[in-house]
Amino acid sequence: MRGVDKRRRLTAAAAQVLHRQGVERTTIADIAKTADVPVGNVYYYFKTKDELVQAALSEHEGSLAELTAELDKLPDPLDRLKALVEAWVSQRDTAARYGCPTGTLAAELDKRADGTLDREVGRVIRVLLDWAEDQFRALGLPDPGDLAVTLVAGYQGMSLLTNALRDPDIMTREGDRLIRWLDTLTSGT
Amino acid sequence: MRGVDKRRRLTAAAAQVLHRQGVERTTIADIAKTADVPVGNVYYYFKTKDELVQAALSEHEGSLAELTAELDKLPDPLDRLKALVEAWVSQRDTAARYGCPTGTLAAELDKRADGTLDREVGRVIRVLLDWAEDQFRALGLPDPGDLAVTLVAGYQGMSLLTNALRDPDIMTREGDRLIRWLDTLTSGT
DNA sequence: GTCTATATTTGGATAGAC
DNA sequence: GTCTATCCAAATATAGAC
Repeated sequence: MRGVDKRRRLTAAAAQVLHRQGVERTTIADIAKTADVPVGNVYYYFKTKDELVQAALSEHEGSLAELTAELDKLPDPLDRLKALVEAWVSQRDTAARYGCPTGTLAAELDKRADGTLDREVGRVIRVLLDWAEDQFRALGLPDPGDLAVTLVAGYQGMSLLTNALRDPDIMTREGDRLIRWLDTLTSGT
Repeated sequence: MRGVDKRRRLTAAAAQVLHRQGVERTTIADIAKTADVPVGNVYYYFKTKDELVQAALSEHEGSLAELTAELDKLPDPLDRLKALVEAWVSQRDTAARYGCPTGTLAAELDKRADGTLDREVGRVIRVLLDWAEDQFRALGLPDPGDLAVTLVAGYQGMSLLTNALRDPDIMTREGDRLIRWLDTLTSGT
């Protein structure tokens, strides 16, 4: 089953290279080279470039599922949310260089006239929003959906500024602010 | 002076089309067509595509300068900041379709290995941050720089989610939240 | 399943007539 | 200053040998 192995390598390479270079500036050859697969052979596994983008998106969705599964082991929903923020902040150097993998992909795909892939990326973002909403609801807070949007928007905003200004410290400071915000929400005053 | 006119039309067209389609998916022909200028003639005014991107960026910077100049007419810095948020929210339909002009441009340009244009876009974002910082400082608040980052990150975050989910209502709700946040900052408790 | 060679298209950029 | 025709490079995708 060497084929399965190559498919996985191509998927992993696509996720990494597309994040770093963006969709439009990445060539099939770039991905093939990173995966150490000859260019022509790529088409045996993925018929078009868009299928590689789709595979990369699924890879990011998988990482997100892994992360939330890990967080779900924590008993307290508030701790889960705080740990999520900490996980984001721990990625600050990558964010400073390349931004949030899903966020930058969404921004790029949303520019397309063809609305197939950008509906997909919207769905992945919704998975994160839904998970966060569940935590806020478990805490008994009002408007858990709005709170989830505020949290994720906070993350996307700090990622973009961190990236645009190439300054990981923004991520640290804004992460601290989000943690404090989560505390005030639940301090019941 | 027909030349000046064409240059301006090309600049305006570049700003609009690059915002809608993104840099990489926009061809010189797209911009030329929108500006109603023959393709070959474009190169008389702009030697490369990157010069057109630079021109579009300057156009956005000009719009920002116009907006802040207008806001500066308001006597109270808090009113200025609130009016800024309201100006953002009023653009919610455009944001839902194409995102924030400067933010999406920054995300795209930051993917480049060549760091010329992405330093430029960072500078434009800094202009906005500096203006906001001035307002927070005028209000006598501590850490005005951090507050400016939080405000602009809030804008970029809500723009990205609004765009990715194609939902202008997110912009309305998050805008309201930013206004309430500005109020709590200054309510002096 | 793998890989090389190549067909095809697109788009940035230029030459040169007017 | 204006515009057409075209060059050329890059990149997606395919053909077909192994």
